[in-house]
Amino acid sequence: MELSQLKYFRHTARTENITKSAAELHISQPALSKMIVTLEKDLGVKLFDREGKHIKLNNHGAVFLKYVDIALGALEDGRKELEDISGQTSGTLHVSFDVASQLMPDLLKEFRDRHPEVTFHLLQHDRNPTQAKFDFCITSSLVGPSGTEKKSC
Amino acid sequence: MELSQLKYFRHTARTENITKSAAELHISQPALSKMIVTLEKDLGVKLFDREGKHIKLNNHGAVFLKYVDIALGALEDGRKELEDISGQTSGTLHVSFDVASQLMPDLLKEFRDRHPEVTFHLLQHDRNPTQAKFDFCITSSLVGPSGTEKKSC
DNA sequence: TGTATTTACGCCGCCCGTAAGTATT
DNA sequence: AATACTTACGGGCGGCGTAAATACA
Repeated sequence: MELSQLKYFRHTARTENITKSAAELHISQPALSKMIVTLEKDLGVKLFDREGKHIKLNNHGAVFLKYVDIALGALEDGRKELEDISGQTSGTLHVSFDVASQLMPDLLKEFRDRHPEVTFHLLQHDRNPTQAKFDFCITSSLVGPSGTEKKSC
Repeated sequence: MELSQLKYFRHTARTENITKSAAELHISQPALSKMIVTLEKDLGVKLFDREGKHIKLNNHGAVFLKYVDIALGALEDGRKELEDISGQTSGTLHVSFDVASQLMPDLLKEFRDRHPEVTFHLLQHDRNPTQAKFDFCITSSLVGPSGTEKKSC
C-alpha cells in the first residue's frame, strides 16, 4: 500500500470515473485503473462495484475512504505545521521563462489548485537570465551558476 | 513522500538509533539512513539532529511524528475494519513446511509481533503436500495445483 | 459506433543491498 | 580500534505510458 495509491483512490472515489480522475491526476487512464486493482488486492477487498462501463464506490470503499481521508489529512496538516514553525516558505516564487509562455496560465492555475498560499512573481524574456534572481526558470538555453535539483510532488 | 518512509521514520524516531531500527525493520542500515535524508529533503526540514555518531529527534521531528502516528494509525484501523466487515480473515493460517524447521520459531515470533490476532496450524513433513490443505508452504520441492501469488506486507 | 474499463508489454526511475568512506569515543 | 552514520554504485522491481482488447450504450 503506497501513498500515491491512496491519493488516487480518494480522488477516484469522489468522481467515480476513472477517465476523469486520471486526467485530473495527470496519469494515464490504464495506470489509474491498474493502481486501483492493485490496492484492492492488497486490502483483499473490492472497493468499487463494476457496473457495465461505470464504477461505483461500494460499502467497503466508503468505509476505507473515511480512514484514507484521516490519514492523508493528517499528513497534509503535518506538512503545513512544519512549514509554519520552520518559517521557510517565502510565500512568493520568482519564475523566469522565455519559452512556453502560452502554457503558463494553465500551469499557474493548476499549481494554485494545489498550493493556494503561494504567490508568483513572473519574469518573461529576462535580459540576462544568468544573473537573474529566480527560484526556477523555463528556458531553451543552457543556464549558468547554480545546480539543478529534482523534486516531486 | 511514501508510506514506507513514514513507517521507517516512526520507528527510527522512537529508537533514535538507525542501526537498531534498520535491523528491526529488516532493511540495511545505509538504506534506512538514506530514506530519512530523502524524507527530510522532501519536507524541507531536518527531523533529526546529528550529534557525533548519534542522531536525536528534534523539534520538527517531534511535530511531524505526531501527524505520522495519526496517519499510520488511521490506515491500520481502516484495514482492520475492512477485515471485520468483510469477515474474510479465518483467524487461522495453515502452514506446511518440510525445510527450514529451525527457522520457524523466530519467523512465528516475528509474525506474531505484527499480527497478534492470527493463530497458526503447523504441518511438518506432510506426507503428500500436493493434496494438503494449506494457506502457504515452505518446501524444497515443486508443488502442484494452485498458482503462486506475491504479497507484500 | 463511441465511450469507459481492462489487459499486454516495455521502459525508466527508485528502493535497497554491498562496499567503502568519514567521524566520534 | 570499534562503533555509528553517510556516500558510492549497481541490480531488480514496480509504476506508468502506449497500444490493443473487451464490454456496454
